[in-house]
Amino acid sequence: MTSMTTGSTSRADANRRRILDVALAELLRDPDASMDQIARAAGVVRRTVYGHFPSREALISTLVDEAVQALSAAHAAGREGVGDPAEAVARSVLAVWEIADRYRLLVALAQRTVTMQGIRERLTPVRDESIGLLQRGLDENVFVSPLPAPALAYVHEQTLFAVMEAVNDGLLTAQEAGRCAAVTVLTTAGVPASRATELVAKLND
Amino acid sequence: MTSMTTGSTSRADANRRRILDVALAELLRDPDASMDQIARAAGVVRRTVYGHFPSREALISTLVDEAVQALSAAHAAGREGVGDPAEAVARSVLAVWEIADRYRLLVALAQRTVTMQGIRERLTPVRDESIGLLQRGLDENVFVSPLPAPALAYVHEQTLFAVMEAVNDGLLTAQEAGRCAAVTVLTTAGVPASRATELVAKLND
DNA sequence: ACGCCGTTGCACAGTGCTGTGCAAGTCGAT
DNA sequence: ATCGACTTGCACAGCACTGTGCAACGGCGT
Repeated sequence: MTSMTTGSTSRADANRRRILDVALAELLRDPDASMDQIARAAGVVRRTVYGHFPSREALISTLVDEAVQALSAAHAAGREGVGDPAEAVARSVLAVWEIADRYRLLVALAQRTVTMQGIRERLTPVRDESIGLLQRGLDENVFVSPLPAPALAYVHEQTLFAVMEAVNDGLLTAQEAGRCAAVTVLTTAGVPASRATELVAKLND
Repeated sequence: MTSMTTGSTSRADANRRRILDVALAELLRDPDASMDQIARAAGVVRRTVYGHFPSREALISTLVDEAVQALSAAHAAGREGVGDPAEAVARSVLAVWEIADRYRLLVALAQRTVTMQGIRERLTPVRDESIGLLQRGLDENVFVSPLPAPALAYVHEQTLFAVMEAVNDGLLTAQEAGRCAAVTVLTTAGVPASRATELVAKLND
């Protein structure tokens, strides 16, 4: 019975976990990373990875599932019972920022391989909620933009990606990046810069 | 002597041109497109492509050179002798929009393969001018952003990409897309939505 | 000490791509 | 009609990667 508690999981199961973590980092660097690259990065032989995941696609699929779930949770947590669309957007951005790497993986993988476009499908629920939020803001004139809500969602998505890249290049510290991203997203949606700054500052104390 | 005028060029040289054009479109769809895919799309056998370009990398390099040159020209043409940073940015965006496909190829290729990161180097001159322009706008308080100028440049870049995607998905007509992109970029830089709309409308009559 | 389970190392078939060589074809120009 | 160039079709070697099979090895619990 002891075999099922800590013993059996610590040896192999933790190994599986590490493979997943390393695979995330490696695929982030190069979405076409081979199984061998991933295995070596995890301090393991290629054959071992196939011991945990039947195929490359299965590994990635597991990773995608985890990422979608995390993103969905973060995105939803941001806007629970919040009336003001601007505040809801700001909260969502700050929440999503916490799991930036997972989010980034999805973006990196989704804009590739035709087989992997199932990612877009799995993301549509959360994307739809995002669009709805933006639409509400546009209707209430809290947001102003020549773009329709779905297009504005694309811009927001890419904006986050751009700010992440800026952090990567040392133009920004990870600390301030979240706030900056939130302010920039709001500004892009037509919220006056002063009000955006003020709102985000209030949320982040 | 007639052999050097229209005769010799029209047969093979125009073929080379077509290969380049098709390769642009094909690599846009899939940055990892094989030589065979490109060749077939150009109505030609793979071997023929190797008759014009010694290697895959040489083909892409040629394509990148053309794209960089076109982008650089468009970007420079936008802001010749313009004092107001906002107007200069608006003009640049509208100008770059005309060669959106080439620009897009660069972005698609640059965020891949380590070998191809030479693209970023080749783009630094134009990027630097862009950053300088944004910096000037921030200094004169025409632009407002929590982001430093280089990071803001990233956001602008990605914003264009997002709007292109929106056009791709039929959310926007190609007609209005240029104006929308310009307005959105200005808005992201902290220019009030009303002023941005007005300014772009003035430029686009 | 024994057995189990995960791990390792190796070997293998299959696939898809690159780059090259060569013989035969095609089309325009002279 | 013939020359020259571009093109085609095919064949080939090389490489990198995916999955799979199998024998041997390792530790950890019993």
